Amino acid sequence: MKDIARDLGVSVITISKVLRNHPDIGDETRERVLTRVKELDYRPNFAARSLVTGRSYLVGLVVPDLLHPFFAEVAKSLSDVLRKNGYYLIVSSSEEDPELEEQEINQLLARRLDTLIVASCRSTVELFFRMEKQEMPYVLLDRQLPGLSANFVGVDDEAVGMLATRHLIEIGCKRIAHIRGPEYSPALQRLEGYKRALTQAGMKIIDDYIIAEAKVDVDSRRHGVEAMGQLLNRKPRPDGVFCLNDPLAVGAMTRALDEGLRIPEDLAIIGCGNLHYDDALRVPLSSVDQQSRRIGEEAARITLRILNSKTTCTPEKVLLEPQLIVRASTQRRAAKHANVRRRHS
Amino acid sequence: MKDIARDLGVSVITISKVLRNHPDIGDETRERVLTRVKELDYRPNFAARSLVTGRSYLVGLVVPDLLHPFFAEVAKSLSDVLRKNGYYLIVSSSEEDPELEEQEINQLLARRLDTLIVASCRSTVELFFRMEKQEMPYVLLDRQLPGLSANFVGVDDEAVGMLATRHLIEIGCKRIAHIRGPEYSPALQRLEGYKRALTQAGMKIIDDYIIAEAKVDVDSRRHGVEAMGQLLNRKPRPDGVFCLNDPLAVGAMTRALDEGLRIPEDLAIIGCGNLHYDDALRVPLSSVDQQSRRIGEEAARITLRILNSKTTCTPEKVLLEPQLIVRASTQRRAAKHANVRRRHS
DNA sequence: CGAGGAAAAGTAATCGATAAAGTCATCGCC
DNA sequence: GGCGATGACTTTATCGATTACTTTTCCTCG
Repeated sequence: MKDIARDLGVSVITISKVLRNHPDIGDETRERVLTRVKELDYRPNFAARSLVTGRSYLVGLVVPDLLHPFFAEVAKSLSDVLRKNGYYLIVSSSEEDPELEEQEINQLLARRLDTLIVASCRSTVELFFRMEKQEMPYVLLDRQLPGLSANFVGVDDEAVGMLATRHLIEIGCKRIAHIRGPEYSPALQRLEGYKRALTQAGMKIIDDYIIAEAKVDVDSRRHGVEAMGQLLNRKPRPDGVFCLNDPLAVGAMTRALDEGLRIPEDLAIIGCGNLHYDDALRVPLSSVDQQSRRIGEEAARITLRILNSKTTCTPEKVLLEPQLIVRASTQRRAAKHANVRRRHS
Repeated sequence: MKDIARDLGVSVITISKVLRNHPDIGDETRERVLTRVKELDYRPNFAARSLVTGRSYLVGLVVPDLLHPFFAEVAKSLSDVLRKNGYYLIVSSSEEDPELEEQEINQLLARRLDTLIVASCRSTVELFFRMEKQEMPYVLLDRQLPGLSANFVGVDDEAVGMLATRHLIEIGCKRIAHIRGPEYSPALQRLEGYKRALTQAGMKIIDDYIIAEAKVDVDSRRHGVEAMGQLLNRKPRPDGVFCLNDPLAVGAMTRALDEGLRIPEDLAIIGCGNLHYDDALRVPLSSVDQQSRRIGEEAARITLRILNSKTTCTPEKVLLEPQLIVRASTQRRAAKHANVRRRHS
């Protein structure tokens, strides 16, 4: 920058202004500067700029597992939108381990990112209070935390549970099981939806039909296999299963098929996530779509809103509507529910 | 930092030294500093540090598509290793568009990343020459560029082609087709391997059986469907297909099944990538494993080597050995080839 | 007893930009 | 013709650390 200034006989600040499109500069000078910048293939130093402006143009993303298609999809749409606005994404996975998640967040905080976007697997809010004290803006993804009024983007999880369970009821399932996850909001609310749908239909909630898995985002297929193993021992055997997410459902399906059951005739299975390979599976998997892409886009929108407003804005909660996607794994007879759609992913 | 120094009656430089474990500082002072740092939950400003040291502790990753399980897996293992060494990953996807890729790389260059890791979809080397001129170290992933002696990590693609094609020959296929990709190294070399295997077995190479797809990493399933559509019109119809990658293979499989063909009886299909869902598909998919995780790990290793050595090091090329994974989509009779393994992903 | 040397802390300069305020023409307008 | 407004740049100070030297202290040893 100094060099350019010297070459052109102007001050560095002039260059700086040209590069930031500051109106102060005359057209002729501007041209000359830009030409020289091109010639030298010069780019301003972000670290220096960041030091003085206090902004890094970096957004952090912490998710349990980048390999999980749901998070990969969120990451992708998030990154697309942010990039168009000059922001980049730093990613980090917590492996669904609260300890590791805390470490990662601490590391990222040290880098003075402009915002942090987190799909947290923690159940305590202490960490987030600290972030608020530091005035580090953040957005929660997919999982809410009790007692925290923060920015949040996710799907209406109770509706997910209801949609899936009602669908199973409508196709004639009498003994509906649920493979649930740990103590975080999506798992709890989907469970709630499951129970509510059963109750509304006048069916009993049977604890034996609810299997809890501790980890559902890493190694999910294996957990699904395991959970289904337990369900198959129940007497009488369930004839429909709503799984917290699709990878679990895939595992469950594998196990059931291996045991010689027919899907959906003997056992209907539905998951959640509507992953891109759902329709290419051994039995194409019915699922509740949770709008992964929209989640990423909305999170990006909120992030940009925060970053563009000078003042701290009031937290925003975005709840997206889930959508039932029926495929072979629950196709016993025509489903009657209104909110149904077929889809090739 | 100033505050801490004032509070403790020492100079800022002392604090700085403590935080970097400089040996200059006495134990007692060190303790006092560390205590105060904990109390205030203080973290040094990366931008400032980066400005003076010239290092950002950031590594850039540019891939065609984060949603593609191969790249997601590479990104994950890469990020895991780097993170343990204090580096973070900035990700960006090029959508398999050379223009966009160039823009992205330019953006990332401006940020003075410590290294750039690129799975390039470009066919020209000009961009990389520029990077060399700027002394920006970089590592190529998966795709090599002609005339560029750069760091590279990938699988032996000719071996991939040979392995897959030989396998099809061994299970008795007589008319073996190939769905190939655009003009970049993995596609070309796999094609080469395919041809070589055919020739070695005394079989003719039939151009009609080679279908080229322009894009193979975004929207691959759709392209697979399309390509298989063309193959099914060939007379006589092929009885075995080697697809450049697994998503293409999934698309191809879908199309073939939709046309009422039996897999593998009427048509055997093999892909490449050994994606995590391969064994849960309508017909579990045979594939050539390209060691995604190892690719990420090796790339990370090279990156760290570059970053830890003061001098510029000589470029390193890592070629990993592919491995044949046989599943139902090619299971006509026992395969006889040595390098075979069954695997649950 | 004083030179020499290690240990512990401090000084000054610098990294590459930006923000805010200051300078100096030029110009229009009553 | 003088005054304020506007346009086009420049000056000065600062962001928060680090590096390369100094300085001070104190201890050892010939």
